[in-house]
Amino acid sequence: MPKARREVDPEETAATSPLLEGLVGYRLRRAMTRIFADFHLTMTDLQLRPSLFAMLAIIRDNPGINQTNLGRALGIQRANLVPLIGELAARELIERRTVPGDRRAFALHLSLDGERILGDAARRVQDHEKRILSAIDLRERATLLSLLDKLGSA
Amino acid sequence: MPKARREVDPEETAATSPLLEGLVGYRLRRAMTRIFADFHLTMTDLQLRPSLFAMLAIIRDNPGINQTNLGRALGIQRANLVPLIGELAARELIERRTVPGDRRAFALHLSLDGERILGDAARRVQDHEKRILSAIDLRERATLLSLLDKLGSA
DNA sequence: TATTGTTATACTCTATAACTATA
DNA sequence: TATAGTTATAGAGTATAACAATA
Repeated sequence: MPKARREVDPEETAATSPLLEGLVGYRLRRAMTRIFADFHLTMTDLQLRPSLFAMLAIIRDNPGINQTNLGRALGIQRANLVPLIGELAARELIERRTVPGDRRAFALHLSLDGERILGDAARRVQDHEKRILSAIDLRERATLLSLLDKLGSA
Repeated sequence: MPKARREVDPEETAATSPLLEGLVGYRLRRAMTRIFADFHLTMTDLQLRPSLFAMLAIIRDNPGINQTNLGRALGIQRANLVPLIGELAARELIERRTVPGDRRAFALHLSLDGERILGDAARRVQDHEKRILSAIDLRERATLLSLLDKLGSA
């Protein structure tokens, strides 16, 4: 039988602020911090940060996309995408193919390794989502997604 | 009368990925990006980033708190808090008072300027929240907050 | 021994301006 | 002129290790 312990310890209870706790933005940020921490643990083996994972997903589902449109899809600026693309290419998860009609652009494609890694990552992400959504049922999940899409859409 | 324009342009329609769009984490991150962009515009005048605003709020509502507990409340590590505290102190928005019983710690308090700035910021943040929540009614807002708190709480 | 604040360091993400080579 | 990719740079957030002063 575990020793009874105080539920509230004045030193352990984290300080709060009514002002902050009333803000959707603040509560959203805290939820995201928890989720990203779990995502990070989930992907440590594969060495895939959120942006790298998202890039692979967009490229797989839009084969031949160029860097400008990939950045546009993810809200990452062209300039900031360059080292990320370089990282994925150096790991041979993607290929930069030349475009016949336009010698400025690259057509991005997953390599076979990229397909495999993304498949593995997708399975892990499903587990991760199941974990973070374990306190929520399917109908609530749908409600949450719909509310999230409405946020900041004015 | 404005010239008719295409609703959908194959070059302008951002690429998507069914895999990504199905993930709560991804949709959450996108919502947060929109919200923080508006927050940033809201606070540009006051030169208050989200962390600085949150620090002022916690200090106001927990006068005398020390840096370790402030960091704990916000999920910011002691080491990373140091320059932020320094910034607020340099702007004379907070005071670091010595603690009678403990010569290692500082008791943090808002200055009069800090109180004023935080009051101004709080009003702006309420407007900001009204803006980002404009597509959502009060009952939905409550639902959203409750769902957010359940996320990652397994 | 443990804790508070601190320094130093490194990595990631983000924002901006400017360049090159093509179109 | 405009666009695709690139380079360079700076700001901001985050993580870790180690230190001095104090408890």
